[in-house]
Amino acid sequence: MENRIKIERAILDITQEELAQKIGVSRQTINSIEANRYVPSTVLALKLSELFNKPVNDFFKLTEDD
Amino acid sequence: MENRIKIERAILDITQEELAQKIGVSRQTINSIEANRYVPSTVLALKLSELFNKPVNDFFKLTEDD
DNA sequence: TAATAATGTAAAGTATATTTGTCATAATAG
DNA sequence: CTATTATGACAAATATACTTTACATTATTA
Repeated sequence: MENRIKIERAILDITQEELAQKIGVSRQTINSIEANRYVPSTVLALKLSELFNKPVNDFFKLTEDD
Repeated sequence: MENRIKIERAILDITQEELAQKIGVSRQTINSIEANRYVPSTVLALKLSELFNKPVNDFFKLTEDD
């Protein structure tokens, strides 16, 4: 799975730390997701959706290996 | 988080077992998600999105407790 | 340049998703 | 009614998300 969180975060112009606080996770969680080290839960995806004001499918996409 | 998987599955007219096979998880996983026993991963949500031909936000919604 | 903020990452621990196996019950078909 | 299929649910084992702590590196700013 690939994601555009880094880009969406740049649009909001906030740090990983700030994004983490807004959705209630640790900074490392955001960092790890941006680095594709693991796949987030759907609750986390929906919270990002609210914050970014965009549907989940806009910033999370399946890849070959999924 | 609440979901409408049972309804989407009814629209496709397939069993939990069939849905599970189509997206590559066990039947118990589908059953547990429909029963809100746990929250699926975003990869699973995206696979359902493909199958249902609808955005994730259409069948997964945040609730108070999220 | 020096100080500070932001990011990348790793390890250890906890929480939770998912699998496999199993059983009970409800619904459906013969 | 009987056999079969579909669903609900639980327990144990495994995989993985997420937290906390910690440290190194890369910007950024004074």
